[in-house]
Amino acid sequence: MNVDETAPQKGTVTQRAIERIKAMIAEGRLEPGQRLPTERDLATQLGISRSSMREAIRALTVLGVLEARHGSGIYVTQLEAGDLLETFGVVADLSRGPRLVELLEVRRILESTATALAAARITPDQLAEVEKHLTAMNATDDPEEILAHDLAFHREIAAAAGNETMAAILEGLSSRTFRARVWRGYQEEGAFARTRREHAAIHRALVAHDPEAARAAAAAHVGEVEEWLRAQLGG
Amino acid sequence: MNVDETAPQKGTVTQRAIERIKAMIAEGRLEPGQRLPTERDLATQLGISRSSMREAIRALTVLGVLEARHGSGIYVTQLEAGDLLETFGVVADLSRGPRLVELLEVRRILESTATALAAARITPDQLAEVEKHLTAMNATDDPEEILAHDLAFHREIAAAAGNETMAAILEGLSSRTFRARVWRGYQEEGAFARTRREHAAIHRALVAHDPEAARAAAAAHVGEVEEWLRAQLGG
DNA sequence: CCTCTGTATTGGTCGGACCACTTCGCTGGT
DNA sequence: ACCAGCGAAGTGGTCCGACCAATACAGAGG
Repeated sequence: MNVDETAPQKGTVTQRAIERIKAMIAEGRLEPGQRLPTERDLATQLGISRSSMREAIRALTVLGVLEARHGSGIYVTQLEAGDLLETFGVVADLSRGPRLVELLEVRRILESTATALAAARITPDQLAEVEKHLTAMNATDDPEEILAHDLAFHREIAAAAGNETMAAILEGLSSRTFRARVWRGYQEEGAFARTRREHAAIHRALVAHDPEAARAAAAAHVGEVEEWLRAQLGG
Repeated sequence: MNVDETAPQKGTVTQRAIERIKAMIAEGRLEPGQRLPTERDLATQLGISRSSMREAIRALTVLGVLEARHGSGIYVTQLEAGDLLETFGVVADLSRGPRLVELLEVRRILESTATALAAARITPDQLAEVEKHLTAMNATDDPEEILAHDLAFHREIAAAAGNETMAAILEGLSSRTFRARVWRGYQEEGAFARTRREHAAIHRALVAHDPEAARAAAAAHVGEVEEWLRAQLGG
């Protein structure tokens, strides 16, 4: 009748180990920043081999839950938004076709709201930082540099919105390779001027602390790219 | 001088293997659904041990990029929104305190937009499905069953919005354990009646195909929980 | 008290062995 | 000719043991 009490036997042992560790963290038995036992000890505790335990640790590492330091030990991350949402970039990097449009639609929704929130909450210091990237972006012709400042421009705004989780998601949706893939074609059509105009409009709304104007400007900004990409796929 | 041409030597070999495979997919050299070489062959090709290759594969498996079938082989997933965003549930499950409020804020933004889109696009069949879960939810007192139908209610609406990516994100933000943790306390205060009223309002807006009413109803619905949770943490 | 050093600890990598499951061709009967 | 059943080959899953590489820490030396 298999009254085996210690082995639920569902899935692979590695998968079970992953769940066990996740559960330990969820239940608070492992605090953020805390150090775990050694791989060898953990393997013994869960009754599995070190190889399997290593796979489980590696999995939780890429998910941003654990962090392995060579020679030191394994630690629980701070479990902050940035740690856990880093994997969001993978989604953006591996999505293609219609999925890209959907991602831009999500970004438009979140970015417009974040920009609206930023308009209401942004501090002079943060605003100065935004302006720094805005002027730097308009002062060069190097596409690489423009892209970098463009990213920073929106990142500062997202940070000013005061929701780290939203900022982390937007960061993932704007990951380097994702933007590079879409931006490349978009900017080749001489969209630089339009982009500058839209960025200026967003900036004006931030200065005026006008949330609705900021929301509209940000939505239009992302929407432009969205429509362009939609047309690319349609034709 | 280390003019080693074949070894960039950045990070662990496993991490490099992960990037290599991700790149192969991003470049289109590996199509969705396609089968990869065996673990042993892949390890040989990349010049690493099978152990390290297995860790890389395991990592990409938990990210929803690859799928390993015992005895058959390793395959690239369809790379659809659901596959890649499954890990989003982990974020919801491991977040606590202020992070939970932020997650609910993101959900409020996306859910309200998704509900508005659904109001404009929902088909009679989809509407019938939504109503099925609405009535079933009101016909029982079992918290578990209510939660299940509640989840399905919102899932159907998200699906009707026509953006799979958004639906997948919302699915993660409503993962079983996440809802269970928050709902438990919320419903204990006799919020059932209020929840039913809010669900009814959302349903009315869908029937009327009124996007703005739907947006408002959904935002209020999530906002109620959000405010309650905010108060819980504040006190 | 500080610095250097060597040793123990710990994660990273490797190779091989065996197990569990799937697949598919072969066998044998109908 | 067809098909059910069997068995070998292939493949992922698990385990073991060894060694490498980076870190941490205690003790020696200044």
